[in-house]
Amino acid sequence: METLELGAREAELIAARRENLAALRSMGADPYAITRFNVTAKASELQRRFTDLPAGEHRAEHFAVAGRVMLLRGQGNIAFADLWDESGKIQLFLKSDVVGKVRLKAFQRYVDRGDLLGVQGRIARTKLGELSLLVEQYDVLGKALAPLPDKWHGLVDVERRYRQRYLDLAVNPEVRDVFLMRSRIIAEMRRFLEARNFVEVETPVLINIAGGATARPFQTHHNALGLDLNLRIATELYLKRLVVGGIERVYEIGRIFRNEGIDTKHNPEFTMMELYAAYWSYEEMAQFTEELLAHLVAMVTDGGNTLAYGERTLDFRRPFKRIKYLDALREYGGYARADLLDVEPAVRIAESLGIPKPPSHTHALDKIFETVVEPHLVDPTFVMDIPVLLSPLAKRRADDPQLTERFELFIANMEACNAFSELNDPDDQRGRFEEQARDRDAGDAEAPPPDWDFIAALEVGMPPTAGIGIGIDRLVMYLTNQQSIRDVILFPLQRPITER
RNA sequence: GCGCCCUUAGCUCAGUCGGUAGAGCACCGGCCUUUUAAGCCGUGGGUCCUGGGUUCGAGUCCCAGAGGGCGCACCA
Repeated sequence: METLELGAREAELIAARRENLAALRSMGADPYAITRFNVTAKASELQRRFTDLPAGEHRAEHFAVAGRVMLLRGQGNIAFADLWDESGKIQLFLKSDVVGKVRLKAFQRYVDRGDLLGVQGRIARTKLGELSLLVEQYDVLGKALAPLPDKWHGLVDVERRYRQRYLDLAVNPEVRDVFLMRSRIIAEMRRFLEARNFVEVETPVLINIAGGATARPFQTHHNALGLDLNLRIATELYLKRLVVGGIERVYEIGRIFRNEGIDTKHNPEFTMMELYAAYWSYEEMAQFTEELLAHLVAMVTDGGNTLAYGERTLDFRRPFKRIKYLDALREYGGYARADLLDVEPAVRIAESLGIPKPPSHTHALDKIFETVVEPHLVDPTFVMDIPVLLSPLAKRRADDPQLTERFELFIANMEACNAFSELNDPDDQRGRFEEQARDRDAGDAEAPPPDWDFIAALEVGMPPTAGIGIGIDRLVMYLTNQQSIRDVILFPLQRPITER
């Protein structure tokens, strides 16, 4: 990208900081020459450890803390600064009789807001009660040449927050907290699965046939092989191949890509956890899902079982609510089974709901459900026994072959999980692939082409298996109370800035 | 892809009916020995997103474009 031209004011702000950098260098304190700093304490650790230190007193112990200078004040013969590290904030207290007159002056003249600082000193509490590091020695460990956003408002401009996430993270601690929590959630999920003997694997991202879901793939090309490839839209078909191979409990937390629109609930690349357990049915999977989610809710709420999400409170007490797919449509829409499972009446209902000419029975039924039922599903709710025509990879119910052993878990009107007893009958699977191939030929760009090798795998024999997909980004949205998926993805897709 | 809204100083934002571009913070200079966004005084700082148009005159009105937000469509 071309360097954007700077306004006169901005150039002046940067020049002032460059002068301070030059001054530090001439003092033999080149910030960029330093390669290490021995940190002995984190800010929050000190805050915790010295809660009882009375105002006006100090302790003999020395600590070394490093972080970014976020506020500077009291520019007399005394100086205060707020130093933020990853854990939190500690005030720096510089007095000329402790740090030295020359060093204090240099601090006041050459240290700018935003600089990275390593400090050493004793711990003290000021007269006004603020825990502080009484600085004896400081080093500028990295110079901030660019001026930081407003100290009070922080960085507000949404576009810049996403494009320059480093700034967002540096000045908005609550944003950093969300992403640190995202990391903890995923780590905890891995521990939870590890404890239950699940094996984590990685399957291909670049694939020939993008199956396992209905979505448009991103297309790419391998030069050496002269091969057109797609980015995966799901991990499902590869993970089930592994179950065939004898990995009985397997999962992948991976990025998947769907070439669709962008809004507060969708990003073109997102993270999905898909998991398969041999010898489980969707019943065991539903129970497992409750345990996992309740566990994560307890983690983020210190043992609680509800989540504040926007204006609402979500109840994660087990067992979660359950409703059968067809019962939900009858309850909320008054529709009978035959109205939904036959094409013509389903299309008529869809049209009566204002859905513009549904291209297929599948689409019509999906839209009816979305319009009629989804708005009611606030607390975590399992929607059970979804029709086979919406479920090309799920096993039919033995007592009702038009339905499958499949559930979707809805939370706050969003689909959070999709799970089923996996279809392991190769002949039935072949038939459904052929059905999708007909849809594809009829112009449905989202219907995947058949993956014949997957059929070959099923012919080797797959045990009865249950699988689930959980959208990690949405899960993190609930657990961190974020209303936009972009606020749980570090670098959400943005258009590039063209030359101005 | 469609509709509505937004884009003004480094940051956060005002800008009336079309009449010479504003504030707070930051920066810079000076003074100050306990600050918490936050002592006091002073100086400087603008591609009003871009390009056209209307007008004696456009930040303001019109057209086109760029980027963003929200909603719809698609999807999870």
